[in-house]
Amino acid sequence: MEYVTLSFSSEFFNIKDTLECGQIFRFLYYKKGYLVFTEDKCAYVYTENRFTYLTCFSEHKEYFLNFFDTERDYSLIVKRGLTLDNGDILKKACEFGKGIRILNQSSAEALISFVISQNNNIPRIKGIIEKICKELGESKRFLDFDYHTFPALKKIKEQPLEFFIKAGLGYRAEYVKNVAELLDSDLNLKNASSLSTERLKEVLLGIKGVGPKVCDCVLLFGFHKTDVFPVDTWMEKVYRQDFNGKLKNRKRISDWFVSLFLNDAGYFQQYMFYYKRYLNTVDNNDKRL
DNA sequence: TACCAGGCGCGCG
DNA sequence: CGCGCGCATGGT
Repeated sequence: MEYVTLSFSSEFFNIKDTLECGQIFRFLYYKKGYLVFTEDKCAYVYTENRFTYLTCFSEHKEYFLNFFDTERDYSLIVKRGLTLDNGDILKKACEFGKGIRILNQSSAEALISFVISQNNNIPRIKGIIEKICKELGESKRFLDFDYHTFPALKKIKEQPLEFFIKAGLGYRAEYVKNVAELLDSDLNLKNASSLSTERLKEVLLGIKGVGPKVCDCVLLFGFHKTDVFPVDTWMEKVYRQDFNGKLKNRKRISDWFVSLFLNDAGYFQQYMFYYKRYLNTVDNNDKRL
């Protein structure tokens, strides 16, 4: 198979920002940048000297052009964030995270990944997903690297509950098994992207293990619905500390942000989530000095 | 040891 | 409807 390498301006496509902002769990450092895994595919991406370079199998070129949302003009989104008058944090977050692109991930993979993410931390989420891929996925080679694909839904759903427990899923084990069963039967999400945000919400919230936050993440990362605003513990901090908010209920906090940012809500949420966590790691490093 | 992590289901009022 | 609680697991 042949490889192709594409290049983009890195101003609004920085691979570190795009991968480490929390929207995807399957990637690792490799040489000058990262290997990115999605479904059964892989790409090598690095950012250097104002450009981002993307290498993939030539037959996957269109797939990754869409995956990295390359056709969208992110300068307009960032500009809107910079001109909105909502205090400091949004502007700083836009400036800090303007290299982020919201990926067009597989909705099934996003759903399973974010069910795993609930009440969990990112390094552990990555570890669990990696383990599931290693044990159930197909072994493939990309450049000089051997990796495992995201498993077929059929393969996931036929595992006994014990498998998911051993993977470290704890009480989420039955949720994941149930979701795989749903996805591989009546609930076909592949033809669901045409549905409205509202309609998709009803479908997703009907699944056991999917609440408002997981639902919003799947809508944003798996369906590119941007009129949503996932609120987790970090965004709750942003709401209280940076917007001086008084609401307690996360669903209402989310609604409040959506009514404020409308169709940019999803993008701005990612910018602020990434920025807030960055500030936190800086603080923790200071404490250790 | 208690608390936290990209929360959610359930039972109660 | 809203609220409080328990929940598996591993790291600080």
